Amino acid sequence: MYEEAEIRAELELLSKGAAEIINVEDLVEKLRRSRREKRPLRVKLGTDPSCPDIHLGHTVVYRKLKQFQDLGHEVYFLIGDFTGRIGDPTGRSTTRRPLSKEEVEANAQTYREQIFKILNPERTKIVFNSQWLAPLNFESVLELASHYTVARMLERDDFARRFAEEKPIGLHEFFYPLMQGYDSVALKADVELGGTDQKFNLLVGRELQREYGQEPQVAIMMPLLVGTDGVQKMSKSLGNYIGINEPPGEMYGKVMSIPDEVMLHYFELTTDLPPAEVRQIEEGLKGGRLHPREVKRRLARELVGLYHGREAAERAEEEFDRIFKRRELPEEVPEVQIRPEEVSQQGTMWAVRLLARVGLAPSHGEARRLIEQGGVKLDGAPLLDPSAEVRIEDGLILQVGKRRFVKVRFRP
RNA sequence: GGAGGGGUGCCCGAGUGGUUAAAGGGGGCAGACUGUAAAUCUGUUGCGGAACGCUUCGUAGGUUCGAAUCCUACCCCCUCCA
Repeated sequence: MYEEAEIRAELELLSKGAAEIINVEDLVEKLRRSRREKRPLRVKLGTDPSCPDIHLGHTVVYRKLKQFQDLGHEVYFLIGDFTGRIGDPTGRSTTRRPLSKEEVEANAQTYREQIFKILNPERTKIVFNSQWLAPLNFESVLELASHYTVARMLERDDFARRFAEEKPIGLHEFFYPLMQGYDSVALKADVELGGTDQKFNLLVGRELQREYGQEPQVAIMMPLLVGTDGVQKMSKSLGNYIGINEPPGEMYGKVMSIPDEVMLHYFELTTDLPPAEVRQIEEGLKGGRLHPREVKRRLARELVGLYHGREAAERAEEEFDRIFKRRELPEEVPEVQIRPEEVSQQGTMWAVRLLARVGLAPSHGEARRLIEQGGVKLDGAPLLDPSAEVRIEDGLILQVGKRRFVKVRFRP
């Protein structure tokens, strides 16, 4: 009975934040058995080998993996090098250039460096699916394909839609779910994690394991995190992501830029805050007891703290306040050296050229525009005349917008 | 194998001989306001020291006073029938 209570607690932890678990009874059974036989569960997560920049969206699933590890289970972090070698399943993303062995290895290294900010290295095995997919011969492939039907493939949402719209579906695309499912067979996975968009693929894994005489894995789907735009899912290609390797200040600022409405999702999916506390914040916001800005500051602090440490988080906050609340200079301003021969005999430089020269504008046209729109300040004073000649002095501060600064270095 | 549709600025997308550096939207940037790099509103968004000029509408030629728009060839993408 005591054991059952513990399992209940484990289940509660593992279900936290999950969008769906298929199915809960299987998970309970596996947890129970793992305990009795003192055998850790094999928890699988598959990932794309081409884009190793980890952002907060990825961490939603990684944090869940970490919870499994904390309960003593083993994580199989699968890098889909074989899948990636062939191409992209759902992609308009044009034909992808196959990655070389070296590139895959380099990306894997990058993954290692990043995921171990979250995962426990001792309970993580990094595996590559080319290991078992590459040696399959045509016969085995046909065998694999025979375990699934076209009708069932067409159940997949995007296949169904494309079929209905008479959009092309490459035959090989049918193999992606099969390959991913076969990964589960090869790994004898007990549990597979993924975003809600992975539901179909995770279920194919269950099916194939059954066909190959294994106990089907439990599929745990985590919600997709929306990006900083507050609308679309976080992804690198949409440019709405917050990378976990980004400098503290950048990370803090990006978090502050998410729309207020999605703050709670971030708390729930990307931090360690217990659900009760998240609820408390939610009610505080509703009742007007908590100011949205303060809540978001806390979120930014939490996240920067998670990846850079408490101290860095506090510094990032101070810096943010300095620049955006008090409109002061940042602690460190990038410096650009100007050579004496670049200035006129009067020791001046055309403002437009100066901006382009120090990298605050990509072209003279852009520089001119920024000045005309009142976006440029020299030592804190607005510069409105695009034809102005600026006296170049060592230590001169140029500012564009609220957050871009350059200090001029000049020794005549 | 046959028939047809299409390639336009960062992205989507309108434009079928001149007032088109190219509508509209998205995104980006800047300003105002503020409660934050939220929200909202406004402006701006090829390059050049710039009331002028240059480059851009898949590529290369051609017609024309004038081409994103017409012609020729080529490249690429897509759909349907088989």
